[in-house]
Amino acid sequence: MNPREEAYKLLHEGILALAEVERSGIRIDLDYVQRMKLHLTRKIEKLEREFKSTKFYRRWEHTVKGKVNINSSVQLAHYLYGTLKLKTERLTTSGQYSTDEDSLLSLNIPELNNLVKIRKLRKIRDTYLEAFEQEQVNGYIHPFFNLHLVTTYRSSSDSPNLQNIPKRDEEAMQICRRAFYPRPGHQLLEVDFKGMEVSISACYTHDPTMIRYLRNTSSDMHSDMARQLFLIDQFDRTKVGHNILRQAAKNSFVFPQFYGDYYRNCAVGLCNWVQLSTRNSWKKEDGIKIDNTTIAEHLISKKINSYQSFEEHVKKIEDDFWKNRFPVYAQWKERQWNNYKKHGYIDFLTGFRCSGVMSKNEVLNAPIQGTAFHCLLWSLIQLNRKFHEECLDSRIINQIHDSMLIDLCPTELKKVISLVNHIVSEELPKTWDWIIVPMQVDMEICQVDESWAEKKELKIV
DNA sequence: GGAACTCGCCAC
DNA sequence: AAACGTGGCGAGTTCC
Repeated sequence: MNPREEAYKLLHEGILALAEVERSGIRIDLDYVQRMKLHLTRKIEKLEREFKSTKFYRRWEHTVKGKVNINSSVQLAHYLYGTLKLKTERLTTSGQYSTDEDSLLSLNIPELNNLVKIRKLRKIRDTYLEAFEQEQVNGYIHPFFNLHLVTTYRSSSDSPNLQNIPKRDEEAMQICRRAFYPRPGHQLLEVDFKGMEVSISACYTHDPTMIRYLRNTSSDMHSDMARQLFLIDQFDRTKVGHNILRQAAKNSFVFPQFYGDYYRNCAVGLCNWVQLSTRNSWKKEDGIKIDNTTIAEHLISKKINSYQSFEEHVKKIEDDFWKNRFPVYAQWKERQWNNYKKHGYIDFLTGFRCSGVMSKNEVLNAPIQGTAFHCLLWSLIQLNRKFHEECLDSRIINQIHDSMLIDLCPTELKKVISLVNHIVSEELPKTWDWIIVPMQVDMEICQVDESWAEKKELKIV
């Protein structure tokens, strides 16, 4: 089969499998959704009353002709930055002063805290709970999964979008995921590919250091970067403080670097993560606790005593990252970019071709992002087929780029785990010989009849 | 009254 | 020299 035929076949089989996922649907607790919506409405009204009783709000009212809409960022920007002549660092894409959460908080106006809170609650109520209620049929929602909309040949989801349900914000996560249940007597099982995009980037670039990190389970890229970024001599991932540094390195340096970000944004992100100022000078007692001291005191002892010197330090590490740690990856980036400039398209390992006007970062990210999803899609097709062949009661009910959600019949747990592991770790690399690093999954599970909010890590026995 | 836009914010 | 990739969607707003 030629590459394009193979790519087509994946989409064809993929959309048929996803149609079954759509038809299965996911069970929701409609009664809960309606009660929670009312509860949120009452909370929002209370916060609005409080806000409207402040001097800050009355001044706002007096400055405009018509009625104030406190939910309008345009009106708010006009008041804050026009009338009151305040300023923020952050600008919107069209160059206006921003009224996003960070900007509002940076103004240090206590009355605005209520506005931020109102926004969060409205988002939960109107974007999520409201959509679930609108879209449900007999207690099930049937989100669409599209394979024809994303330029990188990833998927998208709508009506409702089941690929952006809150996860990181604990309150939003609890409220939204509490709406989802397995079928009666079943469990929800979530299967995630481990570091999929990093693995796929190794397949494209063949960077030997990257490959070593992925094949050798005792090495850990994020720990190494944390050690280097924060100058820790004895790094120990099991210590709470050190693990925060690792999370910081992972989410504010390693991933952004691979997406095409640069040292300045990374330095700011790292400081936010460890609670150090990016404006004022550092004091010994600043920042998170680490090894019986603070991160500020530790860095000061290493002659990094301000944001400015930390930023220079991060710049050097960025240089080292691409020149010394991952030079082969860096060479691939240039080859890939030159190749696109020459031909006007990029080819994926999965047979897809992306053409059109693209920036450098788009050109470098598209094949990795798309191909990662194709590994998920191929696995989903196989798993769905197995569920049929073996007449299992479990079914796939959601898919989020590198993960699947399964409505699991409890007696089939062991069977499903072994099917998933076999497909992902053995059949997948056999099908695509360009997969040169191990493919693995992490799993999380909820107990019988528990909601999606209750999921816990599943330890393989 | 709908299309198209901006803004903000949720996911990977 | 420049500087974060892919989406969906609600609300507000403007334009036709």
